[in-house]
Amino acid sequence: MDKQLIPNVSVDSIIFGFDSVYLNVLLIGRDCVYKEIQYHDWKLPGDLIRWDENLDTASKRILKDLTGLRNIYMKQLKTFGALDRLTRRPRDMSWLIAIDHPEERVITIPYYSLINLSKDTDKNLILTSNAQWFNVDDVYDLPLAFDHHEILEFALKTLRNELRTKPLAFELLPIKFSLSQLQKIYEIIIGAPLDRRNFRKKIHNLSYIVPLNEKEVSVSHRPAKLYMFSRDIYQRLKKEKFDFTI
Amino acid sequence: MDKQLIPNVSVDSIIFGFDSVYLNVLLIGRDCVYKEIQYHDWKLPGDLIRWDENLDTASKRILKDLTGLRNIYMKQLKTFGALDRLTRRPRDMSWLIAIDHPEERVITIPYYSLINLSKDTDKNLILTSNAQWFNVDDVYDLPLAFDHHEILEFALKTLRNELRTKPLAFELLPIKFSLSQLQKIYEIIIGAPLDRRNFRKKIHNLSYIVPLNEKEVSVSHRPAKLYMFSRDIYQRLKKEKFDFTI
DNA sequence: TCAAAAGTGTTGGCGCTACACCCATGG
DNA sequence: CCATGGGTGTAGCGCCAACACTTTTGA
Repeated sequence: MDKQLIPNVSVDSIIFGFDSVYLNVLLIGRDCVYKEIQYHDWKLPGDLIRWDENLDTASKRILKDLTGLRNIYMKQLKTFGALDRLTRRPRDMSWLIAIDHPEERVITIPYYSLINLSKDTDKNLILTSNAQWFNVDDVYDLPLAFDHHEILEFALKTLRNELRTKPLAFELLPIKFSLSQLQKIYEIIIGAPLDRRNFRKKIHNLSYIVPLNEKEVSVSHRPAKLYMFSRDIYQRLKKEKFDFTI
Repeated sequence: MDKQLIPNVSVDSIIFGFDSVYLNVLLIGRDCVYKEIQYHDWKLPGDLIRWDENLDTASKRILKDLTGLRNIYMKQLKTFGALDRLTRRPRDMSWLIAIDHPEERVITIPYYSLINLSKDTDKNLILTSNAQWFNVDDVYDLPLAFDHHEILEFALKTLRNELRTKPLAFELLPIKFSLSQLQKIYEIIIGAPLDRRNFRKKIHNLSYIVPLNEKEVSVSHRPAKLYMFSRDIYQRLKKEKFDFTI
């Protein structure tokens, strides 16, 4: 095993990708053999961390190695360290031996990140050959390694929660966007339809979503007005609220 | 160093104690010497975890060793693993050497817990000699080891947040309590006064805070009606809401 | 009878929900 | 001129904040 790695601490990445229609998650295909039977299953991308890197640096490294992306929103989740998390399933254990992973206990710190699969800037997204996107609703039926179902479920719950309370949606939008695009993100991630008029009313009351003097072009219907998210205004407002609220 | 401990993973405990007037936190006194100067400072209680214990088991072990208490509300916070968290301050480093701690990198998983210092059942609380309670507002002025100020601040923020959204307050109350007692907890932890009439109205609308046919006795003012928290009703309601809300 | 805390209702504003029709554009 | 999505307003309800006086007890 690589001596530069801390043998007991890993980072796992839950990389959510939004493709304008579905919410997806990136998984790594894995072949393993146990008692002479061959299995194919999936795991979250992850790695042991190095002695000389921070936790979030490790998480960014994994994301970059896997997708070529940098500067992506990323958030630490709770740490998973159950005693038997690597050994519950015998084939996981034999896989670890096969890849020369130390057979010691490993606790893992998951991070989730959020990327837009249809943004122009992400068209040059490069995936390693064994990586694949899955609609999050389909993952329940897949065999996943270790406690990765549990981790993924926690990540999804957290993502849905944070979407309601933090300006996460804008991570998934181009700089200029229409209110319909914004609404669609909320509907897909939360998983429920929203009333258009009420949604727009609410948005219009938010000073940090600023209307532009621009419209969509060459769409075969009435072109939508474009908006942008002002992180400055948002931060200022948040600070004021935080200071003045009980 | 004890071979039963994982050298790179520790648990720290933020133990909040409520004494009916203040919110306090338990810290451990520490003597260290650096360049022949002697320092006294404070740290959060914590320890490396053992190979054969879960993270939350470790956290419970620390709490029990320190206070004799079990079955206390406890919640995992985010993991702190900055590269230089042990070495920022030279005297921390020399202290580690002095206590024969491995000088390797350690990431720590903090847990906070919440106990009531005036409950009868906790009167037999036993503290180790170097442990001491501090009003949380006073800790800013204390010298703390490592990144413990940062961890404590994060814990406090989380506690205040969770108090608003989870039935945490009841961890601090006897089974039967008055609405004034309940209100006081909110006021002290959140750190702001609340309107009595509005507070009571809100509580009366919560079906899981059930009025009893009992009053306070031998108080030299009008005795208050007593209430209890029904965790059953709360859980049922929470499940329904979660299922039915968008 | 006093001190100390318990207990109690109303009003105005604000935000949420539900709901249906016209508008601008490209093909 | 048609198909497609963009854009708009109102009414009812519930929640929240602000606010002051009476009641019950022990000393």
